[in-house]
Amino acid sequence: MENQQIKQAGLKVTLPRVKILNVLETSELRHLSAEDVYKELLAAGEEIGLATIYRVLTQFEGAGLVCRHHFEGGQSVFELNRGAHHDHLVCVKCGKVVEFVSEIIEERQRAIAAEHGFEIEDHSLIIYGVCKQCREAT
Amino acid sequence: MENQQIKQAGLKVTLPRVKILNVLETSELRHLSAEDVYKELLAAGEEIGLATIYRVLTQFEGAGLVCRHHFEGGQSVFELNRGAHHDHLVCVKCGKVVEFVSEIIEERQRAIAAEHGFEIEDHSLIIYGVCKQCREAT
DNA sequence: GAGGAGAATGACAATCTTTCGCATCGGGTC
DNA sequence: GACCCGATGCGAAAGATTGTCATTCTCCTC
Repeated sequence: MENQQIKQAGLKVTLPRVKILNVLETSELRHLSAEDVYKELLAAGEEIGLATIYRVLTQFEGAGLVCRHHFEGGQSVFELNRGAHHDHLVCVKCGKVVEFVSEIIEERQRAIAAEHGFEIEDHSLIIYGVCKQCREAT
Repeated sequence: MENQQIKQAGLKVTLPRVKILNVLETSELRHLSAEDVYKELLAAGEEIGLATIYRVLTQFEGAGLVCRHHFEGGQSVFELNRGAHHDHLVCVKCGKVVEFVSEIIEERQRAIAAEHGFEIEDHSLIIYGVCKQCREAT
């Protein structure tokens, strides 16, 4: 139930928050921009303001419910935080996103940060390329 | 000489292009936003339009003279392409940027892309953290 | 279950970054 | 030195995001 997650995150349970979390949980796309969430809700006949989406997503991010990524293209995209950190492969033709994890890379990152005296807060690894389908479609 | 580089990149040698390239080469910061370049030129008493900076930087990027990065904070930053690819460590407190290269990570990325059928076009690895000075300043 | 304090929302305006349109200007060529 | 076409500068425009503020909703209290 969405209500529990929102409450546990220390946020008041309100209708917009529940709706937004619901979209994130049920949408086919795992990576949605604020605009995407807005459109899905409008399409579902819900009344909501775009500003609210931005505010709620930012709160969700602060509460650790979602992760924000800066893919190319100017918009931020949000994804439900399912616990497991991962990085992204993005197809520059069709926008498809593939998630992956590499413990080797994670480990090297920690070592590099340590070498330079940094305490890691976060990191972002995005590989841009062309997926198989798009290459074959040429 | 800047003129040579611009010419070799297949671009007409114009005053604004030379000035912008000069800023990129001589600024203490290696990573500048369009706005940063604009301010440096204004401070130097040069007349230039912000739109031109954006246009020229985009052309430079296309010509391979500069690289564009999307650090957090909404703005793109540009850096002179000195030939060697590298990734970035960014301090979230003071904005300091450290460059690094890890052949192990590069190799893993290629392997991961191949596993998923992607042909890499580009990639972006940014580690956000707090640098030593900022931690000690607390 | 009703009432009330304070936070959350929605509509709209404002901001910020980046791009566009168009008249003018400049660079390279003859 | 004149000419052509691309390059520039300006202001306006676009797109994403945030701020303002009156109204509405949640949750707590009784």
